Amino acid sequence: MVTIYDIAEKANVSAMTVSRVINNTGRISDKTRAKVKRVMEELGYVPNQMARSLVLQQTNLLFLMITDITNPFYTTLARGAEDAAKKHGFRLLFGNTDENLDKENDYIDAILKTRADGVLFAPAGDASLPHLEMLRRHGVPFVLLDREVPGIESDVVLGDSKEGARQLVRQLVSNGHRDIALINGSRTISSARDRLEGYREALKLNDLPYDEARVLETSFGPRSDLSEVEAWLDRMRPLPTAIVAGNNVLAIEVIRSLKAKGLRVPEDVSLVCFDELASYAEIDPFLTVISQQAYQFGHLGMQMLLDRIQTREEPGPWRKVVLPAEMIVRRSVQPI
Amino acid sequence: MVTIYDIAEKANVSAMTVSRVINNTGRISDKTRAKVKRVMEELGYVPNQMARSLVLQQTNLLFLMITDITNPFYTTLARGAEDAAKKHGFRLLFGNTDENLDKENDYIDAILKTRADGVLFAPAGDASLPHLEMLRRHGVPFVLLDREVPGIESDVVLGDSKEGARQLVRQLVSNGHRDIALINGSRTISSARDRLEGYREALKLNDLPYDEARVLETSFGPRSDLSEVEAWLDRMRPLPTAIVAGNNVLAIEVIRSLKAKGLRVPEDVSLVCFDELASYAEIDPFLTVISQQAYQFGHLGMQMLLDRIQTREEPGPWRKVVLPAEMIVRRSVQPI
DNA sequence: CTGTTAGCGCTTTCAC
DNA sequence: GTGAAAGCGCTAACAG
Repeated sequence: MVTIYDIAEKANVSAMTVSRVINNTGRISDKTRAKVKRVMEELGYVPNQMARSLVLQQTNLLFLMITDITNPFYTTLARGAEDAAKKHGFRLLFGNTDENLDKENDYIDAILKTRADGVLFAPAGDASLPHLEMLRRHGVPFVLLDREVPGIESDVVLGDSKEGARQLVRQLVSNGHRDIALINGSRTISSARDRLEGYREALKLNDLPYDEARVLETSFGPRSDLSEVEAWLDRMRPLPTAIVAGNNVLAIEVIRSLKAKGLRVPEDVSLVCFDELASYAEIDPFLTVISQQAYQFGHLGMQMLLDRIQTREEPGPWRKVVLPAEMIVRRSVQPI
Repeated sequence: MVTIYDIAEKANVSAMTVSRVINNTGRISDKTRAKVKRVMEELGYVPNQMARSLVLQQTNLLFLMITDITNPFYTTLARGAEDAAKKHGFRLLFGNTDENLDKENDYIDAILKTRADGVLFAPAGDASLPHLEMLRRHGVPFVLLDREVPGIESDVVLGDSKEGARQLVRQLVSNGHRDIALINGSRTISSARDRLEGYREALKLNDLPYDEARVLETSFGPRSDLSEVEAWLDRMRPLPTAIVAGNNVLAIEVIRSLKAKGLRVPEDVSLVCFDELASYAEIDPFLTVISQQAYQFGHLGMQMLLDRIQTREEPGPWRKVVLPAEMIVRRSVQPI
């Protein structure tokens, strides 16, 4: 491997001078600079990031933890985070937890060992608390994405889940629906809680009864087996006229489960959900959704994280950003 | 930061003993081991990966370069790669090039600086050659995914693109189609070339003429503006009765473009494509596809890479794996 | 079984 | 402008 010493020797200068040329620090005569640069070219020198990190005590490495790498919401978010990180010269490592605490734990371990400069963190749920405490204890800055975790304060970027749920229900009600079911993520996840609460509030406002049997609490992530969803649909007699899905994955699985029974959206059941399905959204059945600004989640969150890292010495107060919910009306709701 | 010296001091042993406990090397009495472990717990010690990497001359870091992070083919592939990497105790960094050579170049730079132990590489195209030569020159092992690059030999995992294209055309022909168009990625990409070739061969076998005007060569990646696709569709008079799409993204965009003109799949135009659309495939219009084993691409490719890394001293011959193409017939083809 | 020494590639500090 | 020395946290090699 080519090191600064190889360069130094060949250019008849000290290693220190080479280091200065690389980092553009200190005063160096144009002549030496040119000579050193030429030798670096010749030898194909590439700085060793590890060695730099070791002495600088910072890695230039950031970490993004998401819960479902196949979900367009998170991949779009990832793109936003990556763009922001790159603009500031940071590299970005991805971790995919599949909503699984054990995997999350493994990543926390890796992050600590790697000495990442900061973490952009979509936690698996409330039980992620010890992981966050671990980061805090080791002085690793983090920004929470999409989900809060009770018991720890931090910067966080959220969507307006409660208002989103209200809007979705309102949209259904204004189309004449009065029997509206909800399929949602686990209530150990703050966004799922907020969506449930928004749903209940909206029902109440419209004098509609809340019926536990019409709410299925399951995982936000994709499942290989749809039987849980199908069983839930079977249990409901009569079938609700409309369903709210807590995210895009659940919406897709409801469509598939209905289809397995020969039922269609929106002809037989209306369906609305949180999160876009990327370009697929424009294909049938053309879902009405609460569109969250996925790219902004990542981009803004990353900026907040970088801000935190750069002002480490004089930290400001925790910041909580709530991105507004925007409803996009398509044609998955049938007026009745 | 807690270092092995802090542990050593508090446990009344040398740093070397601590190192041995951490790495489970050498002979250590159970008593000292227990004592050291206890102190590590107490102090919340986490090994510094950078320092280890520096001395060991290996980072335990692998890199996966993909061209479209929002494409289910690549995210599924990523999951396969990650699973394999993790099983062997390697960490995995992702890079997303958006089919863009400049971004790819930036990543190559980062990889070299990071001293990644190896790269799993879906190249943007033939012009990625200098990037691969760069890796080769610096002794970084890599395995190519999904696309070959003329001018350099290496391990590679491919899909059987030519056969896949033949099958898709055959399927259309057997449903009575004789006017079959193709929308494809750039011919600077080996898989696009193979698909074009398979398409031409299949036409010939069925005594159908090849018409350049019925082939659109564009990017495999998503575009913000569909006008190019729409213009192509407009130019074709009469409209073909069926279209083969070179990948899932293109298929979606054809559907959207047709829809903008009030045309539907399969009623007005039949459509088949390469790659699954994840769960979306089961939603209308239920595409008939050549399903590539995305997970296997990543998983197998990663195993080959790890193999290469571990047998660095006595390298075997380059290996080329071609994963078979499997057609999944759904209902996006209308018999005529 | 355990410790000492040297060095991985780089930058900071201080000297000239 | 440039260089020498020390050290970031860790482990390989050797010594005892």
